[in-house]
Amino acid sequence: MNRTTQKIAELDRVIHEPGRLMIVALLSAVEQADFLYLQHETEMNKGTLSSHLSRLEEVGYIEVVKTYRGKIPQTLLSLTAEGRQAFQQYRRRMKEAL
Amino acid sequence: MNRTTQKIAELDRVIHEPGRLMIVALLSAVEQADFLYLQHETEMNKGTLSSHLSRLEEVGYIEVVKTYRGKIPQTLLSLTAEGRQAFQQYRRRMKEAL
DNA sequence: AAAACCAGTTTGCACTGCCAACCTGAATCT
DNA sequence: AGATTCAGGTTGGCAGTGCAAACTGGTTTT
Repeated sequence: MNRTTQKIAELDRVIHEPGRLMIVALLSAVEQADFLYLQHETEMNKGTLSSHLSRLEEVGYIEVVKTYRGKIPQTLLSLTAEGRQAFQQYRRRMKEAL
Repeated sequence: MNRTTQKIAELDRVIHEPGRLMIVALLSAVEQADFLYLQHETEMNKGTLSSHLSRLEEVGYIEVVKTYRGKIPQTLLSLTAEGRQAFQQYRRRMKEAL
């Protein structure tokens, strides 16, 4: 297994998935974002977005805070330190591979 | 949808799949390779490798030639012009996205 | 008060990927 | 001749993803 192949094999599959890669890339740039903003930016439907967010939370890459903007519910998402680190490692490996 | 997100959404899913990304990256560097070489380099099992190769052939990204090395069968794989172009586009987009 | 609305979640279904096991066709070993 | 080996393909079971539709809990509209 050569260097490139090795790097590809080591890519974090949770982040590699395009839907989640978009989410993580967006969150890496903004400190915090809400569900609707992510939905608008990624153009994913609610269901798909919701399940990707659950997965990212499950592995500890994002923090999910359910709150209210006035009286309507708002879900705030942010990368955890672990998520930020995982994304940076992903970027590094992918760049090295390509 | 911002630039990064847009680029990620446009990534070619056939190539994005890590197993196939390894195959395409390997083939992009060697003109031609055989099945066993790819299996050794990628550490995939025969079944998985075989099905990824079928998929790549199906979309026209690789050419598959079944021949013989002495008396034992040998399957030779090579990127088509289209496959090479698709890989370059994939690399470009991924680099721009990250 | 009933109907429509909004933010999200859950569910059901189709499709894809992964792995192990089995299958094929030809060669080699005993 | 029968059993083993080898290259590679096919199959079956299981997990992950995408989408649409139904659902939940609360709010606004009529």
